[in-house]
Amino acid sequence: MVQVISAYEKELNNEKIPAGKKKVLLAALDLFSNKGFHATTTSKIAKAAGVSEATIYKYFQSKDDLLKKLLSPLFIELQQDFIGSLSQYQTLDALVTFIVKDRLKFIKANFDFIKLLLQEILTDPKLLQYFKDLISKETDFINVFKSWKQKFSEIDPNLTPIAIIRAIIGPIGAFALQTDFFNYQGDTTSDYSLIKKQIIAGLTN
Amino acid sequence: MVQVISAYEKELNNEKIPAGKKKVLLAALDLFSNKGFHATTTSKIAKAAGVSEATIYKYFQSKDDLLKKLLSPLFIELQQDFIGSLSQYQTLDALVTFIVKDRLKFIKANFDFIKLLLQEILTDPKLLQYFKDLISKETDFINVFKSWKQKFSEIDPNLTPIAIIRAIIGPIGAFALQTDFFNYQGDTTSDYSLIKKQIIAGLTN
DNA sequence: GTCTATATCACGATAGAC
DNA sequence: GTCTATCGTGATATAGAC
Repeated sequence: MVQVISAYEKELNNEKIPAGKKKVLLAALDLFSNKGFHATTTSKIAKAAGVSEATIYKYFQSKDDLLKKLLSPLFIELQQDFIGSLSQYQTLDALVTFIVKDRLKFIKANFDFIKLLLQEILTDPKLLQYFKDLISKETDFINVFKSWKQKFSEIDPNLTPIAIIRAIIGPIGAFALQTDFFNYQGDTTSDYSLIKKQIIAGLTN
Repeated sequence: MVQVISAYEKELNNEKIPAGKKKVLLAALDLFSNKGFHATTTSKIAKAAGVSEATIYKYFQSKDDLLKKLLSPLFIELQQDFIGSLSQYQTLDALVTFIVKDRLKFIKANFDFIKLLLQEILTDPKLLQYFKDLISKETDFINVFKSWKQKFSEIDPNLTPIAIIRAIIGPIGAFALQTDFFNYQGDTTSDYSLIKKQIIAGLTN
């Protein structure tokens, strides 16, 4: 089954878009993310979607265009909600608890998108650059980190934004890899507290 | 430039293998890892290697065979040396210091191979299974972790092998991603001590 | 809004000369 | 040990009917 919990809900629930277009988007996401973009032929997409190849080209200018249209909602999703919701937490422990839970949920919900994005970013310099800009030019991040340092005295004031991002992404990413990709089923409670502990160790002095 | 520091030294320095075969292996590694396996045509490999397509098929049964022959040394390399060398460290700090330095060096030296492996593992269930077996059935790991728990009283005896691997891979992987993929140039000394601190926090009670 | 039928071309792979 | 020349297939993409 394809995961489309967050990044496509609105578009796919919009009744105005044709049934064929929806089916193509879902089939393409499944095949691109699990078999790879270049390994997936338009013929396979058509079969999986139960439509003809002509239908694909009715709604998408090319196979590349279909890929772009699939990825764009994820980029929007990556920025939204998350950063804004960080300001409400008054202790470092509560903040980290939220981040771990929220980002693991996000990764699980969008796992097919993330696999696809990962594959493409590894081989497409343009997409890599776009992604870099999204992270580094995003002054929101810098400001959020500054506010953290003021709010939570435990945080090492010498940490760079890069180091902060790394301290958070490392433990979360490794756990997500084990659970979502290698199908590891662990004891959520103790695993989460280990992840939290590791993140806080990377942030504090 | 292609990275071939460890995983291919012996084979490529062997003077008995034909010049054309060497050139094909190097060109294929570069193109497969940076453009993707399916996006790379045999024609492009031939051009990059400065040989004809027939030369490729003289030495490799198929394009898939070429990929397999490229990846196999990495699997051997992944197992060798590393585990055995872990027993000589008498403090947890010294052990973790070695692991961080050694694995980051390994990743940097084999980065093209790792990018290629990553792409293929994301889309090839057989390769994923092979990789899983390499890790889980590898009883060496379990034994090494057991010996750690006996040797270093700081280590949480309740940690599962999965949690131990995660505690180590997370911080190292995130740093490797930032440096080798996003070209981040940091202060090695303070970065390394942060990584170490985070790993030890994930291992100790 | 979706289909059948088809154009075009590049891909992986091979035969056989040198 | 390497090349030129070529084959068959299946890929993306389109025209036009319903």
